[in-house]
Formats: sequence, C-alpha cells, structure tokens
Amino acid sequence: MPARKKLESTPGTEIPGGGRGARKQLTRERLLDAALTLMNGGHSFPSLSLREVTREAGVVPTAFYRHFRDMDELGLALVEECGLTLRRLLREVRKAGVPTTDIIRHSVAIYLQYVRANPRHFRTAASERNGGSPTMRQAIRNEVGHFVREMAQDLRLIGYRSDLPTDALEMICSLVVNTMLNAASDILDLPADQPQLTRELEENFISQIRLVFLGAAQWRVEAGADHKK
Amino acid sequence: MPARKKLESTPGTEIPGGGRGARKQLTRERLLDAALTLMNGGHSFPSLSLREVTREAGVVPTAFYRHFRDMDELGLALVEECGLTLRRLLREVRKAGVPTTDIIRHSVAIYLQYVRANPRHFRTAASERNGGSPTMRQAIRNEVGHFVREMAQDLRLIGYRSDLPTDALEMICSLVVNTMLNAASDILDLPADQPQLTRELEENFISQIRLVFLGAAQWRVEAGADHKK
DNA sequence: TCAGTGAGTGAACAAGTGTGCACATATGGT
DNA sequence: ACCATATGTGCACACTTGTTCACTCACTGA
Repeated sequence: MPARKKLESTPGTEIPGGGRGARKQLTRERLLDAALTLMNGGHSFPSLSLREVTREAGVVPTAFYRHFRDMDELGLALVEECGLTLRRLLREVRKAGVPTTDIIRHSVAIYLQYVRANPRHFRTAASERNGGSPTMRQAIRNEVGHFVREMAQDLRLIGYRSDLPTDALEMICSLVVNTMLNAASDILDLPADQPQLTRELEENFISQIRLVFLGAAQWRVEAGADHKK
Repeated sequence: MPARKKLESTPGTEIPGGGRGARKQLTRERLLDAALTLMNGGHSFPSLSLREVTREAGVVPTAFYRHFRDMDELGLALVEECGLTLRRLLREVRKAGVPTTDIIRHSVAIYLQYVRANPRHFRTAASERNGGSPTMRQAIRNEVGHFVREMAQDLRLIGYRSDLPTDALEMICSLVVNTMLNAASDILDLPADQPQLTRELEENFISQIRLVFLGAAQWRVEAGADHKK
C-alpha cells in the first residue's frame, strides 16, 4: 500500500508562498491524478469510492467537496482532461506535417508514442466510453465526436478526397478513431515484457488503418447515401 | 424500486415437483439475470454489489455463495453467456445462407435484429471489454477472439478472398467485429424515441462495414506482411 | 421409510461508505 | 493591522457491504 502521507494538517503549510488559488488547483489536480492512478491499477471508475480517491490523493475525505460536488463531477473533469490530450495529439500530428512517404505508418507511430506517454488517459477514455455512467459515456462521446470532426477537417485541409461530402469524411474518420481507441486499449493491456506480442499488435493495427484508407480511397457517395434499394 | 418478492422461505415450495438440480439452476439463472438487468440500468459490472444482485434476484445474500464463489466468478459466467449469444448469432447468419444481392446489408440487418433481441448481452460485452476487471477483460477478449476466428473461417468457406492467408482474413474480421461492437454500444445507448437518429446510426454502420470490405477486396498481403521498409 | 444432502433462511459482525457539522488557520483585500 | 474568506481537518452519523454461523426442511436415494 502506498499510503501517501497526508498534507500538513493546516492549509498553506506546504507551499507557504504559493498563493491560495494555486494551492486549490494543486490539490484538485492531485484528486484527478489519484483517480487516474487508481484506474490504472485494475480499478474501473464506477467502482472507485470517494474515500479511496482522497486517500490516494493524501487528503481528508471531506476536502473532496471543496473541489467536486460528487464523483460524477470528478468523472466529467477527467473526461475533459482526456479530451484535451486527444486534441494535443491532433496538434502534434498536424505539426509533423505531411510526410511524402508512408503517411499512415508515420502517423500511427506518433499515435502509439502518444498512447504510451499518456497511458492513463487513453485507458480511461477506452474504458469509460462504454462502461461508465450514462452521463460520463455521453461526455466521452462528445469528446470523441469533436476529435472525429477535427480529424475530418484536417484531412480536408491536406486535400484528401476533396470530392467527398463532410458526412462521408467523418464516417471514415470515426472508423479510424474507433480502430485507434481499440488498439490503444489492446496494447496497453499487454504484459510489458512481451515486445514480440506488442510488435504483432502494432503491425495488425497498422494493417487495419491501411485497409480502411484503402477502402476510403475507393469510396463513392452513392454507395452510402443511397437509402433505397 | 422493483423489490421483487422473495422466494418462499423454504426451498422447493415454489416448484414442488421441480427437482432439486432444476431449482438450483433456476436461481442461478436468476442471479445472472439480475446482474444483467442491473447493468442495463446504468450500473456497470464492477460497481455492482453482491447484495444488490441477490436483492434483485429475490434471494438472501448468503444464498449467493451456493452458486458462485464471488462476484468475479459470476462475471465470468456472464461473459460465457455473452459468448454463447455471439456464437448463436454466427450460426444464424450462416443459416441464412449467402444471398445473391447485397450480402452486407442483409447480414447487418440480422446482426442489428440480434442486438436488439439481446441488448443486455451486447451492452455487457461492449462495456466489460475495456472496463471490467483484468480477469473479465481477458475472458471477453478470448470470446471475441473465438468469434473473429470463426468468422474468418466462415468467409473462407464461402470462398471469400481465398487467396489471402488466415492472418489477413482474421485481421479483416477483427476490424469488422470491432466496428460491430462499437455500433451495438452506440445504438443501444440511443434514446428509444428517436427513430430518425437510429436510422442514421444504422446507415453509418452499414457504410463503415461496406468501406471495410471495399478495402478488403483490394488488400494485398505484401502491403501488410512487409515488416521492413 | 428414513437418514443425509444441500438450497435456501435470518441474525450478526467488522469494515468501509457518503456526508453533515464545527473547528483551525493561512491568504488576501480593506 | 485586521477581519472575512476559503481550504483543509477531525469527529460523528447512519448505511451498505462481504462473509460467518447456526438453522430449516424439501428432495434424494438406499
């Protein structure tokens, strides 16, 4: 058991010159961090108790209420954090520009690196997407929806399949994003001492993304938009 | 609160001629059913308490131990049930044969019908796939893995892309299955009074599956098997 | 027929939970 | 310099939880 030591029994002792608002945000982050950490160790969010979180954060249970009304609110804050990470990822890929050769492998590499850099965020996103409370699920759907739309817009900006309507582009992107998230979950669940398996999963992931874009390259609107017959 | 009425206070009263083993299996099913029902109403499995389940099943908490060692064991039984449903689905699609026109739309229709017939199983599968305890996640991965392999074999039997190695076929199928499960989760989460949204989601789903097979039709092993360069 | 088995009951427990309340005290504006 | 504010503490409360124990009594099979 970690049993992180409690904060000094009076506020402000730890960072005397820190400023009040700063301190508040600090313990708020500690609470969020504690939740993420606990979730990384088998726990799933809905089975997380308020007391557990405050214990891990090194804070008395009642202090929780200074920051969140209840666990649901903390959950939403967590989702927001994950969404932020996702957006940062998109920025990163965008910044990398459009390499002339093997765009897919390149982007996937950046993605996997990002997943490994923020395992807790991706695990949370993947696990609460279908698992959490209805409220939280909806929140995650929104974030993922944003991500899909941004990605579609990015594709448009680099001139990819500029003949397709936005609907079609977004449908393609959502397929890609689903595959991404599933892969993240699979890869993060792997025992860390099996580089061979990891390699296989990664190759499988790249193949799937490639296959999707192979299909996307030939997609025709009529095939999808035709609701009759 | 449902507060289903308790069983008669002595065993065997309810179905006097039922036989002992039959009665045991009956309450066992009641427990599994109770868990599924609770999960359908917002709860996620790891946040389910033993007492909650027995309450919903109309049984005293201690009776639980006559059937499962703990909640984890019940979870595994649940996963097995879901796996059974998945296999039944495959059989159903297989039985329907290979229609000459629009195979995809046809199969998707059967699938969606199945999802709506067993919403709790599909919701459970989708939600515990990434969310539950490590043990349960692994169990679900196994079931899904079986499903993927069976599906690949089915494709092989109808002569689909008989030139591809099994690896490639399975990689395609796992993409399809992921898309299926995501779609199920999305569709089941929809408010039931929005047929328009449902319709849109379904069309989107069909498009995605179509796109995948469009890509699959052009897949070449070299592209995926080439680990160098 | 009659003992034994085993699915169910109810009471009890220690531990953990969420939350309300009164209290401390550093911070920050006046 | 000082008082209100706000962040964190400690204690207390009523509940719920998982699990134990001794029990009942219908069904089973010899």
